[in-house]
Amino acid sequence: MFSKACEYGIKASIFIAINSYKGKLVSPKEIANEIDSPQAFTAKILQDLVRNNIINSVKGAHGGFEIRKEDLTSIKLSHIVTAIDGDRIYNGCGLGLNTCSEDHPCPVHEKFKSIRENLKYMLEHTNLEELALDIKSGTSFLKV
Amino acid sequence: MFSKACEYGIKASIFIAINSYKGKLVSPKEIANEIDSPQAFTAKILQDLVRNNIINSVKGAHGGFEIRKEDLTSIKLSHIVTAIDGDRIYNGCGLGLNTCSEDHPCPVHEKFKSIRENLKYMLEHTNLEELALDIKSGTSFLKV
DNA sequence: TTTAAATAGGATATTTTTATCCGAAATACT
DNA sequence: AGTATTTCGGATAAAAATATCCTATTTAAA
Repeated sequence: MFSKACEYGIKASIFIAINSYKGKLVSPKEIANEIDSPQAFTAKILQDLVRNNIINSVKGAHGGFEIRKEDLTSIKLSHIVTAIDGDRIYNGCGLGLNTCSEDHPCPVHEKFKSIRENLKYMLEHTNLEELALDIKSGTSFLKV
Repeated sequence: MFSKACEYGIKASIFIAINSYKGKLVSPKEIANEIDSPQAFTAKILQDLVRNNIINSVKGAHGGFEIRKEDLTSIKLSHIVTAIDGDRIYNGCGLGLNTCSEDHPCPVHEKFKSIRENLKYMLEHTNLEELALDIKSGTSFLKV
């Protein structure tokens, strides 16, 4: 569904979100530890998220990553996914046709329609805050 | 969503299905041509499908691939997908956790639940015959 | 029985994705 | 100013997925 990079990006964002509540900056090392991902690779993905204005980086000593508190509810999963994986999850054809549309559908185009719409709706309506709260309350988990 | 191999497998199966109506065997070459895929790679995938008893191969001169007519409605997309991609689409965690379940869910486990169920239902209830008929009638397309 | 045509399958190559490494730039603190 | 710490970013490596190549085996037909 998502690339590894995207999975790491989502989990990292959630962990950063949790810490940003407390105004705490976190490092790639802490993040990788907490989400069980390769550190250097995770750092690359964080840079992507910074470039896409999803997370904020503070450079230099005592620096780290954070998310502005006021952004926690406006950042949706869809932002993270499109930042890292592009729009293939929305616009990519289920069978890999370059041209797949209502006019020229692949064999599963109609079958996938509602599934894709549900997925899209979910990604566009799930925000970082709710995901972070579930982790904080122990309702869901970032690793193991 | 699916691997390239799986996409080719699905499209190949549909093309074979169409020809099996007429009792015609088809070669990897014809298939690759019709579904716009690399021939040798497609041949490998056909072997996979044969080993999984989804399609039938006739070896030797004048051989080729076919699907038993009586199987056309009982072969579901899910059979092809699990034969090639395994069960990751069903059981794989959306965020790549090794252990992701009701008891120990990843942050998006609940969010994905209905989507995954819809996908599963669709894959298990879509048969080769209906997909083949749509191609025959020009309702859907295997390439371009 | 030989030949041609076709699938089977191992070995190898290429491409993409994932992951690592290292030096440069930025910044707080002494 | 100097130093330690941290993100940034380019280069490289490793692994996985995709793709190709070549030979063996099978089989229908001459």
